Amino acid sequence: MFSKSILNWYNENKRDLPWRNKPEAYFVWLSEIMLQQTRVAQGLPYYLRFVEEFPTVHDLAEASQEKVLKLWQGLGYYSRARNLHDTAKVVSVNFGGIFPNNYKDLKKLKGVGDYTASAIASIVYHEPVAVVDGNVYRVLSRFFGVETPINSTEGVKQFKALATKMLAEKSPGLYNQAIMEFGALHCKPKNPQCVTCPVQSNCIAFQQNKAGELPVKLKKQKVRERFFNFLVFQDVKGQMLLQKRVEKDIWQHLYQFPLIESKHNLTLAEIKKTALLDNEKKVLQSIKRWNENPIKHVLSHQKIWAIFWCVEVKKLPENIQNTQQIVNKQELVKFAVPVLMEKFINSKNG
DNA sequence: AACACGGGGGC
DNA sequence: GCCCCAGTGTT
Repeated sequence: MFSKSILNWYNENKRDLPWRNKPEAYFVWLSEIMLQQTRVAQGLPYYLRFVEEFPTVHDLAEASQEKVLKLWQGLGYYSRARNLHDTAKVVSVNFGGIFPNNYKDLKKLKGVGDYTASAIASIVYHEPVAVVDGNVYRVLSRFFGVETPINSTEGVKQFKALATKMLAEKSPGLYNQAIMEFGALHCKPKNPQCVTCPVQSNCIAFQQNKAGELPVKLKKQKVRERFFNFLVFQDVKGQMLLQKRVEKDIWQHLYQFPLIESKHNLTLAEIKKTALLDNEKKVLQSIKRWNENPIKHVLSHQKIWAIFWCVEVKKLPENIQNTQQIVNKQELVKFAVPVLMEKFINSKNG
């Protein structure tokens, strides 16, 4: 039978991961949030740093948002970090540090959707609820030869029902982890290991040699192109201007150098004409384009072309906006910045 | 129902 | 260059 085979496979092949040792709600929750749309290999070092820094949900709740975002820097999908922090405060203050102990109440937490609520409820509290993540979609669509697109409304319903039917009710937490681990390590998107598969004899995709065509997924979204011109101000004392991204957009609440977004990347003449204020022109010493060709930075829905302009001035403006800060060059590392910015900063220092 | 939201890695 | 990753929230 399927569930039993998957559980046996898991026993022999599972990775040794820190949150699996002794399932506790705080650690399982933390790991599940971090692993949303994120590979274990990428999330693991972040998990270890968070646990080290915030051993309990109270420690996380009491930290500043700045610190949480700084530790999250580079992991992407930053709303996860903000929701994580909000939820930590709710659990710490309103619930006395105790997480809800069932699917229905877990799902009410910010950043906890169907998948994460199912994962915590089953792994920590042994509630028989099935997880459906990218791995489960792949394993089940292949095993049963289901061609319904996994990102259609019908597909979401169908696969949740199928996953629920296959759930090993006596050990839902172990089974959920087992089918995900099996999908991640064995029934992989590319080059699945069908030859050594424990359930190959009942797998439709294997029988019909179509594992490569499953799961079916609806189209791909279009990517928007954007053109960023960063102004890297620096005065004679090595002080720089930094501003927080507050608008509802990518990288919300992260820091950046003052940015001019335009329909195309600006030329030096255009920068001088439109980007610099009169009082900035008066104290301007030099302005140099740092990268000859725009840097391409690709996000899931956007392609960004970035140019960094190094602007040396005698002094920084004194009346700055409340989203801006004047910082020393050495202090830059304290701020959470997009990876695009981090790469620029590192190359300047190294 | 469709879209926005990051960054890294495999092939 | 394209696809995928222990998905969620908003419109």
